[in-house]
Order: sequence, then C-alpha cells, then structure tokens
Amino acid sequence: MKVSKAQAAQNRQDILDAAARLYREHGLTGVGVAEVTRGAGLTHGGLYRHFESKDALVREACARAFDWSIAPLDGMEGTEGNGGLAARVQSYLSPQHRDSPGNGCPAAALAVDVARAGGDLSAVFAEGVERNITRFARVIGGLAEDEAPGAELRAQAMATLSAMVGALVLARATAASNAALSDEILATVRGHLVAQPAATGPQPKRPAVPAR
Amino acid sequence: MKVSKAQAAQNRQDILDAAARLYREHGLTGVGVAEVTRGAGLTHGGLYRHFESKDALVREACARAFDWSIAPLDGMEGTEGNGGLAARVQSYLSPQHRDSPGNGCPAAALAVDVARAGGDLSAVFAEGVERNITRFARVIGGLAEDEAPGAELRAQAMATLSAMVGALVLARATAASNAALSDEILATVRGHLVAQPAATGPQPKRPAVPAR
DNA sequence: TGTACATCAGTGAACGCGCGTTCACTGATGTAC
DNA sequence: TGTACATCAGTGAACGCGCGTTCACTGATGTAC
Repeated sequence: MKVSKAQAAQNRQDILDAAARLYREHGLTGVGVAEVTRGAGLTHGGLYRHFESKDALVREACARAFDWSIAPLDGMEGTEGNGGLAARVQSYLSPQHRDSPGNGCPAAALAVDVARAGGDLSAVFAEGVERNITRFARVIGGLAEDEAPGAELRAQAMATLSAMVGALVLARATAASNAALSDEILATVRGHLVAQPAATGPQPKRPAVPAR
Repeated sequence: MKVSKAQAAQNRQDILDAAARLYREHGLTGVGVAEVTRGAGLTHGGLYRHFESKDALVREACARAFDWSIAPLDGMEGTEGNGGLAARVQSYLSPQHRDSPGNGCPAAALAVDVARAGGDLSAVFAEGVERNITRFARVIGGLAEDEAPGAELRAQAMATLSAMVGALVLARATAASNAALSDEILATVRGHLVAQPAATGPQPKRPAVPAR
C-alpha cells in the first residue's frame, strides 16, 4: 500500500542506513538487496521505487558511509592540535573499531571491493578519501575548517591514514584465528603513530621495547 | 579420461595457480570454481577429485599466494640492510604492483575477504602475515635467515607493512576514477617510508615539500 | 615381457539455491472539484 | 469542508541466471598375474 511522502522518504533513508552498515560488514557482493531492504523493515520489491539498480544503491550507501565517518572530524579542527590526532588514532585502532566494521571506517571496509568494482563507485570512494585526507590534515595541523592544509600536512595525513587503514585491515583478517597477533598489530601501529606524530620538529624519544 | 599421476599432480598445481591469481584479482566470492578450473584448462567437475570444497580450495590458494609473495624475501636478508628495505618499498608501492593484484601481495588483496570469511581461512592468512612480518623485520635489520629479529625490529616491520598495505589498498580503490590521487598516495607513502626508515638512530632530514 | 582388468582423473549434464530484477496488484495518500 | 478519483510506495510471486556441488559415465593408467 502507498505510504505518505514523509514515510517514503524515511524508508529510503532506512534502506541507505541498512545498506551502509551491511555492505561494510559483509562486502558489496556479500549481501543481497532482499537482505538490505529487510534490514530496513521492508520487502525487496519496493527497492526499485527508490534506486535504479543495486549499483546505484551501493553508490549512495558508500557516499553515506563516508558522510558518517567524516562527520565526527568536523568541529574537531583548530582546538585540539596533536591531542586530537592521538585521540583519533587510539579510537581508530581500537579493538572496538576492529570488531564493528558495520559502523566503522568505509575506506578500510570497502576499499578492496571498490577496487574490484571500479567505475562510478571508485569516484564516490575517491571523493570520500580526498575529504578524509583534507580534514585529517586539518586535525594534524590544528587548522580551522576554512583553512586549506599545506602539502606537508597533506602528506602526513596520507601517510598516517594509510598506516591506520592497513593496520585495521590486517587486524581484522587475523582476529578470528590469532587474537594476540591482531591485538599486537593494533597496539604497535598505535604506538608508532602516536609516539612519532607527523611533526616536523625533533622526534620525542620513545622508550624502546626491550631488544632481543 | 584418466591421466597419469604426474599429470594429475600438475593439474592440481595449475588449479591452485589459477585460483591464487583469480581470487586476488576478483575476490574470494567474485570468481566461481568453474572459472578457476577453466583458468587451469580443465572443466569444473573434476575439481572435487583434488579439493573437498571451494573453501578448501580457497585455503590452499591463499597459502600458495603467501608462499609466492614471501619467496622473494628469502635470500635477501643479511646482505642489503636498509637498501633492501628501500627497494622493497619502492617495488611494493609501484603503479605496476597496484595494477596487477593477481600476482601481487595477498595480504593487501585478500585481507578484507578473509576478515569476512573468518575461521580456518583466517588461520592460513594469519600465518602468512606472521611470516611476512618476521622476514620483513630481518630485511630491515639486515639479519640472516636463521636470526630471530628483536621486538623493536618486529614493531618496525609491522608499522611499515601496515602503511604499505593501507597505501596500496587506497591507491587501488581510487585508481579507476582519480589516477592523480592514486599516484599521489603511492608516491607520498613511498617517500615517508624510505626517507624515515624504521631506524632507531637520528632521522635524516628530508627536504620538506613547500608549505602552503 | 604380455595380457586382463580394476582404478580413478576428468567430463558434462543436472540438482537446488539465492541472486538482481520485473510486474500485476493493493490500498492509503493527496489532489481536483 | 466533503467527495471522487488518480497516483504511486510497497507487496510478493515469478523470471532468468550463475553459483557450488553431485553423479553417471569415459577411457587411459597402472597393477596383478
């Protein structure tokens, strides 16, 4: 039966919410449209009133996942300096984030799927990554929202984000069989990124782990 | 028709070769057993004389992909020191490696799929990652094959590998739509890892990119 | 060394299943009068 | 403000398709004598 325009708009958002979560959890090819609409409390037939195809749904869900993951970075710039960076790294490389990809970083959860899908989806993904880099660079540099980070800050943001994504991805893949290794990866990269912040000045000497 | 034992063994290897390549290219769920056996010049029916199930095939193919990717590291230890590290980083973060996942690093290509599959496959993957970490630590420290790297070298190997995997994964996902960003990620992380090698001594001062 | 025959690697049709997509239908919504 | 009706969001059965797996069959291999 027909529903009100407001309800239809809400249903559309619910479908996108469910899709953004389920795709990050099970991959773009690991969950069907029926399960996605069921996740929004609907049946699969009505999906095509809102989205042209599964591909279109995937694109919008990917964009939405990036909006969510970037939002917490807004309003964080300018006030915290490197303390903001440290807090963000700790949170990103936490066991909690590792164990709940469904509402975690879309770059880490979807990058490999996007690389295989290519095309239009890659454009959505690249835009999200670009925004993440810029905003992360602002956090590192302690810049305000309207300031453009310089090349050096941008490079530091890229290197730091790469290390975070790689560590999270490896920690997730090993978690089911080797929890100690998974935890070790998270803790080690956390330590490296926090103790060696992307600063240009002299590095603070960090107590070395006892050598062999 | 039946074939000789030698031919059967060869066919089994051919299937594993094709699987290791195709799974890295298209993902564990992105390619069927029929396509894998066809990649080895066979038909799908005979697959089950060699492997109990697709899952078993995936596990062996994953192990084989790690054997290949680790092999080049053997014999590299002890002789090259940090020059070996730099060469390896340059090669890993090259456009060539980005554009040919089929015979590239299995950790970057399969980590997300493995995280979703979990269980037995995660154990195979974790073992491969563990070996990669240890051997990479030897390369960094300039140790011989029979020497065990210390905790500090191990930590440096983990951090460096994480950054390489993350950068490669992000570069691959953005390549189809934003080649400039993809190249920039590779070049930037290359620069960071080579100019700031995981050394304990004073960092060599690298000329900074002009600030904004 | 020859011969007879059991073995079994590989073939290709067939299976049940879940996928993305379509479509006739329902009935509440929202508009025209 | 009421009433009549066109709209269209959502339903659920159905479609064609490709998947992983099974199985009767083939015929070269390799062994027993």
